[in-house]
Amino acid sequence: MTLKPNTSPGYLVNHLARLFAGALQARIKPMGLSTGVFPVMLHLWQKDGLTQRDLVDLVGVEQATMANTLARMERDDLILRRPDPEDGRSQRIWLTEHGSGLREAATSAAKEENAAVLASLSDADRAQLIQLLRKAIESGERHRQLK
Amino acid sequence: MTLKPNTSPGYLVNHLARLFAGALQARIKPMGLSTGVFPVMLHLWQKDGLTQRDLVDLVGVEQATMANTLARMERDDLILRRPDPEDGRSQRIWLTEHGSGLREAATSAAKEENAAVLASLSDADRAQLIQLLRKAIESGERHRQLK
DNA sequence: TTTATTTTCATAGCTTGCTATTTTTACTAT
DNA sequence: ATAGTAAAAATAGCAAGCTATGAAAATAAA
Repeated sequence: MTLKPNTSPGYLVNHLARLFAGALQARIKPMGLSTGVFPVMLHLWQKDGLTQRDLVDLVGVEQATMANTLARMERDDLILRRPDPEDGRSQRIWLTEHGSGLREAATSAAKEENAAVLASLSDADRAQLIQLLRKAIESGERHRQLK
Repeated sequence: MTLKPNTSPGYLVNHLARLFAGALQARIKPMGLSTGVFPVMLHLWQKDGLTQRDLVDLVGVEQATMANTLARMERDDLILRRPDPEDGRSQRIWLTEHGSGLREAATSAAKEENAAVLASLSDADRAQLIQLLRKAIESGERHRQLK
């Protein structure tokens, strides 16, 4: 059997991810946020003063990716990095006033946009999709670990 | 209600897409292929001599993305671009011997890897996931169109 | 205590995606 | 025939991901 792009889960997931990213970007760019930054902000809005290491574990990207993302965030006045008094290697990440203030607008925009992308799915389908994505991630993560 | 990363479909899809990409990359890199190149090769293995425009429509990335991807593919001896005799603006994309020869190994590696990522899902779940991803893409595509 | 290892972060260099702009050619209308 | 528009591709510049490598600080072992 031939490998058809539109039946390959990898291909489909990539396509959908770009749709979500595009939709989110359109909504949050006007407020100075972007897709890579967004998940970091979500965690910092819940609790800041975390180390870069903490954020790497929470967000699930590579350490180098996070370092670059944080550098851009600092440049754009979303966060500031202050040395950890306990550990000379670490820096603690704090939201700026400005970054902190974006919470309401940004999260509701994201919720709206997420909903809009999946608008023509039934509630049941949407719930099922989320469930299956979680299972798939768990499966893929397991596979990744023991490679 | 707060927006939790691990219940947000956008977040989950992005995470899963990175898992698929990482797994695929690991398998096809030794043969000189990469994730961005792969979908283009899939279409060219079916039929080459297409224009860049054709590939943009088939693969679903932006024209500029495709132009860059094709430039890398030419550099890496996967394809060559020859002027269209009919239309002075277009170039036709042809597989090289080398690119053409990778078909078997690459497609079976991709199929295996796709399967491995979703290994711990039941057959039913896997089928359902693909079905829902298709629906979601259709929904997202519709939303994108009329923005 | 000194040496070796581990941990944290930064940096270099690449790919893959995007938007916006430019260049060239073809098509359409006047 | 000439001007204006549309279409194909290239290029510039950025974001966000990756691997690999390096530097500094902390911890463990000798």
